[in-house]
Amino acid sequence: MNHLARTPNDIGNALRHARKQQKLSQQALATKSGVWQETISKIENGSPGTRLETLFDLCAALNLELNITERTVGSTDFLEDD
Amino acid sequence: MNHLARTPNDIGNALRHARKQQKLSQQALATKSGVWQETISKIENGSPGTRLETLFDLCAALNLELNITERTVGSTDFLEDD
DNA sequence: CATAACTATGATCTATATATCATATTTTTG
DNA sequence: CAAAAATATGATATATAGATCATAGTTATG
Repeated sequence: MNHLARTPNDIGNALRHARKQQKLSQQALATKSGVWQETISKIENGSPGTRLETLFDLCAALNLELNITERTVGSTDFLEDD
Repeated sequence: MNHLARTPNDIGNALRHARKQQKLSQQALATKSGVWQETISKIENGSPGTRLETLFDLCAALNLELNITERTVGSTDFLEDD
């Protein structure tokens, strides 16, 4: 699983995808992460002002991490380049 | 270049590293990205409240993107540099 | 080592994220 | 379909990010 993100919306999609894969409701994730369900809803819908701290709380609860790389060409899913 | 990030501090380090590699001053990056030099300073030093929007403005200016993946084991850097 | 370039700090102001509660809306499922 | 579960919305209050200006430290360099 690798989601490319260049916008808050991409982040929201990636988080929602991971959460569903782990069969957690927003409320269950809220409990795990300490972030409120209402806040998770907004973030999954692409809230641009989401704080890094909050994002990392969610990443930790979902066992995710970020990787910062040079931009690749192409689509939302991972693409290897030379 | 690939920086793993699990904390706002990791993000700050990755951004600073990329900026220096591109031989940009904070002021030059500020001009390119529309984010203020003072703000860039704070972010590079790990400001936890950094907004996603601001992060992505900087990523765009530095030609970076994020990849969201399952957590790996190991250290902050993997793969080569330069 | 002087000074120019760069980075950090600090203040004020406005905008907005998040906590929190309540509830509306949508989706799932028996 | 109806009930239940899940998600979204909306309000209020508090905290803080970022714009902005000024300047203090720090680092680089002729």
